Amino acid sequence: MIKNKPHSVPLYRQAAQRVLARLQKNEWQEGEALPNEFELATQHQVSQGTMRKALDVLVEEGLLFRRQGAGTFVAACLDSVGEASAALLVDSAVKEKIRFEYIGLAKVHANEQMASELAVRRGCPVWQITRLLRVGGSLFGLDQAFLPEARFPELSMKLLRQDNANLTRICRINFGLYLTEREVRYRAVMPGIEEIKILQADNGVPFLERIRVMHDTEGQPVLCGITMLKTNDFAFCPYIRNI
Amino acid sequence: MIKNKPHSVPLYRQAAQRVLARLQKNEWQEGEALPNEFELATQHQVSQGTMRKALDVLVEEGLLFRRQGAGTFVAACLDSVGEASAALLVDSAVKEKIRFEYIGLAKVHANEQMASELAVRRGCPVWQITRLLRVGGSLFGLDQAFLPEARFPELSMKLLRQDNANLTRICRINFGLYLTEREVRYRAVMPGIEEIKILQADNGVPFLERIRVMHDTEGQPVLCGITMLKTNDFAFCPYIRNI
DNA sequence: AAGTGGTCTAGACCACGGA
DNA sequence: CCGTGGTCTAGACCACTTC
Repeated sequence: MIKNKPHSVPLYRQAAQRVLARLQKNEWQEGEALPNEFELATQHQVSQGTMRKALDVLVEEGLLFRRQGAGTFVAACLDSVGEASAALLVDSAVKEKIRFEYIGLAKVHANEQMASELAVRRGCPVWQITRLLRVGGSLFGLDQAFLPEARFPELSMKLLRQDNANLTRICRINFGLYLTEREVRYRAVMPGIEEIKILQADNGVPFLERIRVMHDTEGQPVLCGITMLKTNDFAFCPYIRNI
Repeated sequence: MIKNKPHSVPLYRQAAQRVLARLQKNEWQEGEALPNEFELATQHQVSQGTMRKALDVLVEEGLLFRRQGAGTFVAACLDSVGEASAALLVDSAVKEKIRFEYIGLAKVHANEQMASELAVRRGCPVWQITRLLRVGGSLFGLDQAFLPEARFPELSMKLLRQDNANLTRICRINFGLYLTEREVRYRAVMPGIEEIKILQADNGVPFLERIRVMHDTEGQPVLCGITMLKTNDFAFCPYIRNI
């Protein structure tokens, strides 16, 4: 492409933005292949190398994945809770995926903390989505996600029940939002009476609290999740880095 | 470079390996600039683009950093504990770096867990390095790192006292080892009597336990750290992703 | 065999940092 | 101003997947 504008934003980032825009319009479904690199390059008037670098950005962000010789595909949406795994403590080698189960939706008012996390005013309406976490067959924790109601006016129990409230997918498919994790915080806390009851915990057993904040591609906070985990039998493994 | 070998390993990875070898020989000091990309490319008989990709790998691993217009530099060694920050709970925006203070070295025998984490036999001699963690002025936690004695025969209190036991730096400078974090696990636990005493904790207050395993560039486990954190006033933030 | 991602080159130009 | 990293191109070839 012949340059005709000041390169304040590199071409490959502009190209990445344009491909992202097409993704947000659901031009391709989950798992579907994009046009090949040369085709995309031609469509967006850049060289293959530049388009490749643009796709690198989207692959890095987890939106796309590649298979050599086969193509570039739209990645499946993993719910941020579901990406992690749990390790049985008796033998650290045994890892299991964490699964979740949608159990409730409520409209509440933002308390001080949520107002600060989500950059809204205190008292603003926010959705509160409650899910149970399981590992193997046993109850592992409780996750509560908060989203500003203003950005998700059409959220409903029906929408959440489809796909078992995979929030990442719902944000992508229904609202054109691609979420990335910006910050995580961990604490050890003693559970409240409510949590003890829901999670069938013994008295005096501490819980792992995990707070995560997710942003959209513009850097605006969109989701804040508070997860309470019963780490008697399993530890929480946010990632395992392969060699 | 004219190709003359089967490309089982891409050229840019070969180049990265060779630059890594030079780093391991301490050819350049921490903070020092490497030769520029063209110079390095010439030295290793590849094009600038390929050398750039090789350096990308090392930058990605945190071994090097770049400053546009200035050069490519050897990164400072951050101890894996020190990389994280802590957030004051009253206002999640306030972040502070965690600092550590070396307090002890002992030679112990690997228990079942350490044997499994470090891939050594049970009872093998391992170093146990103890450090206190502080945030602001207050005591925040206790870190115990375990390393197989066989790989670090010359470890000594004197060595650890220099540089306040920055294990990443010691491994790099004194043993030519570049460590990367492979796995992390979190749990909430009640502290033992020892830990309560050392960390001046109140009774009945839970602790955040963080276990990390570090590998060398060959993928062998080298270090296992167990960190106990008092998360009454501060939460533990492993990272904050910038936009 | 055809089509895809993955690597590599040589050469060009841009944007930033420091003297 | 020069030297550095950062971007971009056009064209080539390799390695893998799919048919």
